[in-house]
Amino acid sequence: MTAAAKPRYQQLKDLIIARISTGELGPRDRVPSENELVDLMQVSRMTANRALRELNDEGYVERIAGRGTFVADMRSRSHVLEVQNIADEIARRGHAHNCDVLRQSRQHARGEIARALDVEQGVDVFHLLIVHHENGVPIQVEDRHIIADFAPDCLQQDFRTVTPSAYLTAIAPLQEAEQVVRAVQPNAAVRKQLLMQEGEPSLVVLRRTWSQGRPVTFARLHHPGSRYELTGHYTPPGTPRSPAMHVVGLEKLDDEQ
Amino acid sequence: MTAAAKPRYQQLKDLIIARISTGELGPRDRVPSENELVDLMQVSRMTANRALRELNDEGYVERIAGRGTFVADMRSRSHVLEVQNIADEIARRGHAHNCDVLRQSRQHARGEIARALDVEQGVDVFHLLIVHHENGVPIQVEDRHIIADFAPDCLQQDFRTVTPSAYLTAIAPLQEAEQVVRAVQPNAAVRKQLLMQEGEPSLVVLRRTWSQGRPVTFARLHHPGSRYELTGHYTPPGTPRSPAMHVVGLEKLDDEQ
DNA sequence: TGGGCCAAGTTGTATATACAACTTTGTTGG
DNA sequence: CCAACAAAGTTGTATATACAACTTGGCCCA
Repeated sequence: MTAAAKPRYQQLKDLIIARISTGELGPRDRVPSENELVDLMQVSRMTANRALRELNDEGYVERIAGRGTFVADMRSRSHVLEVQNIADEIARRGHAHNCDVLRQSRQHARGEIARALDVEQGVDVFHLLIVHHENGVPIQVEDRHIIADFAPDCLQQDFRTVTPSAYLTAIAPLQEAEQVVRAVQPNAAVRKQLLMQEGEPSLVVLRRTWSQGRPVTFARLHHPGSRYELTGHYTPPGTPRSPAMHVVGLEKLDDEQ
Repeated sequence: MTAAAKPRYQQLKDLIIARISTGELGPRDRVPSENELVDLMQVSRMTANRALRELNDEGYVERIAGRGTFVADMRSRSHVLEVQNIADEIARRGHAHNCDVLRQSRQHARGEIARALDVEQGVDVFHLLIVHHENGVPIQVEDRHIIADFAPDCLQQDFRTVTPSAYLTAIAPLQEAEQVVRAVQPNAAVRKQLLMQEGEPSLVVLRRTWSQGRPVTFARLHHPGSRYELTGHYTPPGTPRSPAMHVVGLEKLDDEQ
């Protein structure tokens, strides 16, 4: 048995997760208290406490001081998508990444850029316009504005070797981020840069990033709908193991009946 | 000072997070060991251990037994999008949700449906086709297949009152999920159901959900690109507080120059 | 009858202690 | 000279104990 090697708090967690997964314990049902686990499972209270506390942190249960521990309501547990740095994503596929820097200039923030970055009109920002390629095929147009104060050496950077995303996380650790994903009709400029067909939709990611409590950068990432997709894989925290799982390949998205 | 009320392990965490946020501690730098924190901060080793362990769980630091604790490399920290149940999402906006059930039937899995659900051709599945409305406006076409064994009473359900997503999480707790988001040209049937204009793109979410180690359901969720977007908000774990933050409104996505 | 108080149970935190497993460094012995 | 061992430092786990804060229920007394 390999289970003997597992620490006791993990054994307790696995036991309770199993009782939740099989339905033996349903939402809002009471989970054994720390002292009950001490008696039932022959562990110290601190060990039982760690097991229940981590299950709470991971969203499996809810703990209320004075009342007890209860199975959490999973109905609102949301599904998650991860949006990676484009260069890392391409590298992870084993493909070659390169890019063209179309613009790298200092500007004054106006209109929606100023609003998105929460600064007054006219504040200095850097403007980057970069086309990213995967194996030579254009796959992303990155249209990014950066508060100038945060990145004084922005104009000296060579963004063909270090992506703006990597550059920014290096100089200003990410604290908070906000994203929006949309499907849109690209305009002529974007369509031309991405070599898109007439009528082909574009997948757009808008992203604002905060550092030290203030917005630092606002990016618009355009992708060709026929050559790019966002993928996400969700496993409950605490058991980030994922069995071998082949990605579903959908030749036909839509059913015609 | 409200800080005095904070537990000591949290004070330790805040201290170290602050040193990371300000750049005083950079990636791969060494963080004080548990025993050093015991001496410096006048806490017990268990308290220092809890602080560092939680920082490790939350991705701030990496701990190596025998070596020490080091600031984590945040470069690969991915941005996250959350995809919610459509009914909850509409309710959260304070709008009214209702839906039409166009199809609720038993079928035999074929082709890509059988592959997506990892079952053999001909296995019994339920097929649901539902149009969701927000304040009377169609916003999602849900095309879902469910392994029949997992939901024997599927045909008796009234999905106008309980969405399939809520129904499924009630009978089979979610263990794992896989998602893909694409921008596509909708076919005629979807475009008609969603009252979309000619040429308007569609945002499609494909989702497979596992329960008890096996795929349970495969859903294709079509949305009108002009009326729907996915939003995500990321804050580091452990500090899920988010300041008041207005959503960026983008009238014009694209710059023409 | 009703209000208040107290006891029991629960979670939350903090400490002291102990041992195991691992890594690095240095030393010692062949 | 080098291999093996020893020592020190680190994280990982487990226990026993203690006190604080909170909730619930019952009991007592006015």
